[in-house]
Amino acid sequence: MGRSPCCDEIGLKKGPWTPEEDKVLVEYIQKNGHGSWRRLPKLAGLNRCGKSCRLRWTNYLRPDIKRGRFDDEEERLIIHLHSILGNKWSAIAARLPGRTDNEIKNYWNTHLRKKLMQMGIDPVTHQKRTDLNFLSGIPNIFAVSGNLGSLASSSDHLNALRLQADAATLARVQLLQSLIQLIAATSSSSTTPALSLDPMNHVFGSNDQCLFNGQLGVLNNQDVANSLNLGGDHHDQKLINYKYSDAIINPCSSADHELFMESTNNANQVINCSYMDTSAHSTPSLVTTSPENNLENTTIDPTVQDPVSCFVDECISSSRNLNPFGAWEGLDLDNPNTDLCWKDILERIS
DNA sequence: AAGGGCTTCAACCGCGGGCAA
DNA sequence: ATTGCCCGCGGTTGAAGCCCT
Repeated sequence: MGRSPCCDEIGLKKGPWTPEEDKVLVEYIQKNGHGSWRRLPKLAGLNRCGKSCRLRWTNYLRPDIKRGRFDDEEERLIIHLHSILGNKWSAIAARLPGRTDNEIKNYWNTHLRKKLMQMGIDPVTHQKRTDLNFLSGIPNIFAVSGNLGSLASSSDHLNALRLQADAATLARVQLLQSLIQLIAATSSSSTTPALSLDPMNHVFGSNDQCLFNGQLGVLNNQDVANSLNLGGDHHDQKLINYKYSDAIINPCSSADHELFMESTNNANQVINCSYMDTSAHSTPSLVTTSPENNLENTTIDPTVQDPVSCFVDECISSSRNLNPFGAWEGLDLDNPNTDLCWKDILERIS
């Protein structure tokens, strides 16, 4: 339906607020409350429209507003929430005490969006960028991770180190995901389910992975986190609750299906789920030694599983329980003398 | 020092939902 | 069912400050 703008009255002031105007507005609201915003300017003696007053109050003058730079935890929370809620700035702001939607929106557009893009993550989908330029961008990702420390002031040193570690981990996860996708594309049958390692959630929370490997019959919206045996700390639990509280989750009722939460549909606040028929895939795998699979176009020997393939297999099977990165444990990819190292993975990808 | 480009963020704009008459 | 008012939201703008050459 809409309506004509409230600010179309001739003579009303626009633009930046003066300290005097701020004082008048604050004193009036503290004394009387804001009541009807439309009537407030006249009652308070301000030559502004009600909308301008409301905006000034909610975004700047409100006493509970937390000013100053976003800390590391707030930053990660915003990214998490944005991955679920999309550009629902008010919903995101509701979960960050003292922060306004406007402030979060600005911070997203000026800082976080760029940061994610630098890390090779699409800020809209929160997925790894899937264009073919990704592989050529890997050196940049490592460069970003290496430069973060030098950008930080001494007081930010710990945060910088953490970010640096996060970025390095992200680069590794992305590298591995590329490998899995490559192998899946060349060796899997059309019925093989897709798998998302979701690098964002690996980076930004130690126990968040379980979100993407949800269990059967526990998808009761906000109770889902309590229903899963997460074993996470309070912070992670909180994030998980955030993650589900505004999402509509399609229930999965069949005991023969296992749920993989792959991504979010930000526009509709619906978490997209894919279901794998576990009754038909008791030991599902993207890489298989089964002779009927078409491996002709790959360099993989169909009769022997090399370390890379074994590792991918292990990743996939462990990703289906509550420790999706279990395959990483005990792995020393940086050591060229081990069965499997980064060199092997890079060679496979190239 | 100057000025052009870039970044930041407060403020504005217009739309749509909720609600009452 | 329709209309109009109010509010809140998300997208956009533009002034101010910063940075680089």
